[in-house]
Amino acid sequence: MTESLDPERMACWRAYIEASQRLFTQIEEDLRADGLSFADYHVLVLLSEAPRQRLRMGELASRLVFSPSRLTYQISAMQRRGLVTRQSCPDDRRGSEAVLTAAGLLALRDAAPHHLASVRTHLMDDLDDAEVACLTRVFERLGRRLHAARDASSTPADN
Amino acid sequence: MTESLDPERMACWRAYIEASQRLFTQIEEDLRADGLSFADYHVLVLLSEAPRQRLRMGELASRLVFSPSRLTYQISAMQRRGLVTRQSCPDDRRGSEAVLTAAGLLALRDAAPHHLASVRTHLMDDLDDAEVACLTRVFERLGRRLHAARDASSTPADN
DNA sequence: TAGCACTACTTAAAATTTCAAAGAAGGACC
DNA sequence: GGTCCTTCTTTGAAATTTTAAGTAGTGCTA
Repeated sequence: MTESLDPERMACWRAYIEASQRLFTQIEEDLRADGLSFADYHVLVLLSEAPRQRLRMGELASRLVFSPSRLTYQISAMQRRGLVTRQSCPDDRRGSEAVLTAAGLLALRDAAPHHLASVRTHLMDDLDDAEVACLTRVFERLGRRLHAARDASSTPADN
Repeated sequence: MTESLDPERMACWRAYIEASQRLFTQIEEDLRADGLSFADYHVLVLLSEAPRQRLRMGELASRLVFSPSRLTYQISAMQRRGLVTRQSCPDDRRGSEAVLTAAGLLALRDAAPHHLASVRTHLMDDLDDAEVACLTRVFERLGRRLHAARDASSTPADN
């Protein structure tokens, strides 16, 4: 396999993939104790922070990095459990918005301390400030770039 | 939401989650051009590096961070496509091993350059050496710790 | 060497995710 | 106002993943 990645970067990539996989698995498992998946939790957080505690489906999908149909399913499931409600959008009748319910907010408030503790113990407590700064810089830059690239590719052409 | 995570670490966590999600999505999408999922590719890599190009199901599952039944499905699917073969283990008849086929090796050789280029362009080309070193250190440590924690929790008790 | 607890893996059914079409509005143009 | 193209979201079927049992085989203990 001709190495198109130098050994340092290859090791970096592998460590990142494996550790991230383990971390996500662990965080999900901890969250399950509060009856939520990570996706559930993430939806609740985003809605709780949004003005009027509601977001358009498209906006939510984009922030969660979910496909539209995955989000439809996700929100339907949360709706069945009473965590969110769906309302059709007043100004654009094609659209609909997910709205946080009181029960949803409650569920978030219940789970948040455990979840944040889980993030601390599994990841953050082991990082010093310099490492936190490095990760933040790297991943914010990466996220911005990938987000921009996706927008560009959905736009007609750049010839 | 009482912040059990200071703002810097919260921002770090969010950036990490979102960028990682976008990155995995992108890498998967690129790999699909060669007819492989990331899981397929990862299996092929691990088998190609193993002695006699074969690994026990359990070992493979542990390295991929897959549940046993997910791996059973994954290997069955790859077997249907001729990328791997399954052989029952000579020394422990409960076990079976996944074995790389010639076609599997070919598929890996075909896909590898594209995949590695994809990792470079989406991630590595944007990182300087210090950042690579930092990520490697952080994620190797994290991976080791989470792996050890999992082993410990599957072991009876520690009283 | 029978009994029992445990390990490795598979299977079956349910839940989730993807993929490929829808449907239902908006908006531009004539 | 009637086409045509695009966007926002949902649907339905297929593929994948999880969850809960099941099947064998191992190996300790008595």
